This record gives sequence, structure tokens and C-alpha cells, in this order.
Amino acid sequence: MRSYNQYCSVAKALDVVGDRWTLLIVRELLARGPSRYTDLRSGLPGIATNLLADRLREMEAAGLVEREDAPPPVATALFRLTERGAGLGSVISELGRWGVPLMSDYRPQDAFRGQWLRLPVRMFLADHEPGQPPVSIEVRAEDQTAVIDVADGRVSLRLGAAPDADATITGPPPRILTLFSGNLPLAEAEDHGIRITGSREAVRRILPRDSGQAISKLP
Amino acid sequence: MRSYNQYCSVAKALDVVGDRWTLLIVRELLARGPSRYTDLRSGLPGIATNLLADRLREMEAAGLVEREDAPPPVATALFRLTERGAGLGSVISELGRWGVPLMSDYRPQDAFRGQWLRLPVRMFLADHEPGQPPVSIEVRAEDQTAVIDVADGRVSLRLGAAPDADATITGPPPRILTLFSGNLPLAEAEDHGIRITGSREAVRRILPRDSGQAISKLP
DNA sequence: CCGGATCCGGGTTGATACTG
DNA sequence: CAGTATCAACCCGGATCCGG
Repeated sequence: MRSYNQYCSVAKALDVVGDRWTLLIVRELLARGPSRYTDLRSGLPGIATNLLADRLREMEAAGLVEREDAPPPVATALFRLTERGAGLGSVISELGRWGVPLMSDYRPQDAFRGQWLRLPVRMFLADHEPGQPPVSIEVRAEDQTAVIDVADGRVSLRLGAAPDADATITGPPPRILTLFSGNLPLAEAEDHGIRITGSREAVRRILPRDSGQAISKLP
Repeated sequence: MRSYNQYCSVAKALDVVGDRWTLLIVRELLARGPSRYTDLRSGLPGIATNLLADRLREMEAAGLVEREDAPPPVATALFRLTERGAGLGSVISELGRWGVPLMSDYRPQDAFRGQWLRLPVRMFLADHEPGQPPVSIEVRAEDQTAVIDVADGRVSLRLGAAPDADATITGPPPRILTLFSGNLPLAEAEDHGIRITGSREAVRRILPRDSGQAISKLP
């Protein structure tokens, strides 16, 4: 990217991360952890393969990303954030928070990935009964499956299935987001395309208690 | 900007503010308040005039900016942030904080504007003696002049001169930044191109007490 | 299948000139 | 002062190809 040539820390930061796709690559590495090239590509639907390669090189040169050659047997490289790169987490968080109201428009061409739930989970959900034993909740949105683990008073999300989950939540991504943000009472969820099986108590345990104003009301 | 077409609030946010120059226009409106077109242009050195006009139109359409026609006497239009646009303040702050270490490279072609000190002032300076009477400190960096007002335990910056200031700080922008960030002890400042006149007590009152690790050490 | 490199068309940006 | 017009240069997106 061309430099803005301004002696201002915001401009200097944008000189480094202002290129198209750069911050989304950081988002992906934050959400997935160290990733292979191909996994990054699938987590960044729409990116041209040459652009991903270009950006990763630039980000490596800028000290945001490290390329780690895996040991001989696998022979596949991993990309991971450096500490400096991970320092962009707060920027991503604030951008994501600001963008929440925009989630009310879900267009057919919008892609969705399970790991993109990690930020909303951290932002909206909490364990309201930390004393209780751990539970796990499977989330199925579109064709993506992820698992919310609740333990030690903390809520976290991982990719993959959990056949023995205490509950499952199934529905289109925007409905699930609305549910998580506190704008869709659990009681009304089933009327809006959400299906819940198993322990509703487990779900109630982590949903926001007060309705957030985050996402616009349902139509 | 082309949409990323991803159902993720970070991607949606970047769909709106990810274009080149857009966040810097927000920075400028945050730092200066409602501004005329020409003032924006001078606060965004390097921007092409057609791009500024384009961006302002897009930002108006996106609800970030309002165009206010001033009352008859002046007959000049002002651009101001909407509440939604001002909500980007935390994004700008985090970007600016992340960019602080990059301020160690000051290149000859880097432009500088007095209002760009507003973020560093808010980030680094504080009134350590809130009980004392108000003071004002004039800052001269490059050809820019600004005034730091200290009153009611708060520190703020405004553009313009203060002939009756209690103290003045003069020096190149990077040295002043280093001083503000706590990485240049006041005692050594004069050896590094900083000139201070008037009450050093007034200056000491607002400088950080502990040396921050923000900006890299001096060469 | 993984991890890119190369090529090309089109859209965006940048610089400058010009205008009400 | 507040933009519009024009055009060249650059960047991005999409497709294709290539070596392990």
C-alpha cells in the first residue's frame, strides 16, 4: 500500500494494515489460531489466491505473521500471528463491535464460517451460573458446526461437532446472532427459525439476561 | 468499495470504512470537529480532491457524516460526524495506540498537523496536580502551533496560539511525541532538540511519571 | 490435494487542470 | 471556497497453470 506520508499514528497503522484483506487475515488468524494456507483461503471466501499469497508476504515483512515450516512428516507450512500481530486484537474487536448493527442485513451471497462466531460469543455470552458443572452446546448454522464449551465460569467456542452435547441450537446465522445478542427471547426463538434440542437450561445459562440494543429488531 | 460478502461484523464494518482515506477522514473530523471542505483537505495532505468529495458523499450515504449548510452570513457548508460516525472513535483510538511504535520512523516526506496531537495528548498526558490553578502550554512543532489547556484535572488541546501561555515547548514532532509518551525525560529534552521556555513546573505537571514503552528509544 | 505463480481485464486511486 | 473533469498508473479479482 502506498504510504499516507502523515506523521500520525493512525495513518502509520493504516500504512501497515489498511490494505484490502489484511485485517480480515488477522481476524482469521485470531479466530482459528495458526493455520495452513488452504484453511486461511477457505476462511476468507472471495479472496484471490495471489492476493492471499501477496498479503502473507507483506505481513511477514511487517512482522505481523510468522511462517512456520512444520516438521518433515507433514511438510506443510503454518502461518501464525506474532505478538505484534496479535496486538491488533483490540482493533478487530472494536471494528466488530461497531459493525454489529450492520448484521441486520443478511444477503444471500453472504458467506458464513463457524469460527466467525468466536467474536460474538466473547462479546455477548457469559456463564451466569459459574458454580454449575460444565456443559457443551452444539451450534449448527448453515452448513457450519461449532461447539460452545461452558466451564470454570468461562464460555469458549471451538470448531467441530459434539455428538454428546447437552444441547444443540440450529438455525440460520442471522437468527443465531440475534439470539446471542439478546434481541431474540429464547421463548420466541422457535417461531423464528431456531430449533433447540436437549437442555434449554444449558442455553439459558449463557444467553444475555438483558436485551441488548445491538442488532436491529426482527422484521 | 466492493463488499467482502461475508456475514461477519468485522467484514461488514470494513465494507463501510475499509476504503482508503475513509478512516482518516473520520480521524480528522474527530480531531477538528465540524469542518469545512478546505480545512478537511488541508488536514489530509496527499488526498486528491475528487477522492475527498467522493468519500464524503459515500460517508454521507452510509450515515457517518452530515452536511450542514451554515446560516446565511457565512454560506459555507460544514461536515460533521453523526453519532454513528463518532462511534468509530474507539476504532481510531485502538488503531492509533497500535501505531504508536511506528512513530519512531519519521521520514522527511511525512506531513504533520497540530490537531494530530489530540490523540497522543489524550492517551499520554494527565493532570497530576488537579488541585492547582489552570495553566496553558503552547506547543510548536514544525510550523504548527497548538495549546494544551490544563484545568479541572483535565488536559485538552486546541489549535491556535496562546501569547500568554505559562510555558512553551518547541521542537520537531517526533521529539515532542517521545517527550509526551514518557520516553524522553524532561531533563534530557534540551539535548534532543526540544526547547522549553517558561514554567517547567507546568510541563512536569502533565508529563507521564513512569516511562512508557510506547515509542522506541532514541538513537 | 497443497501452495502458490502468472496473466489479463476492469475498477480504483492519484495528479493535475479547470470551473462556478 | 468547493468542488468537477480528465487521464494515467496502479491494484484487485478471476481464471489458468504448475511443481511438489
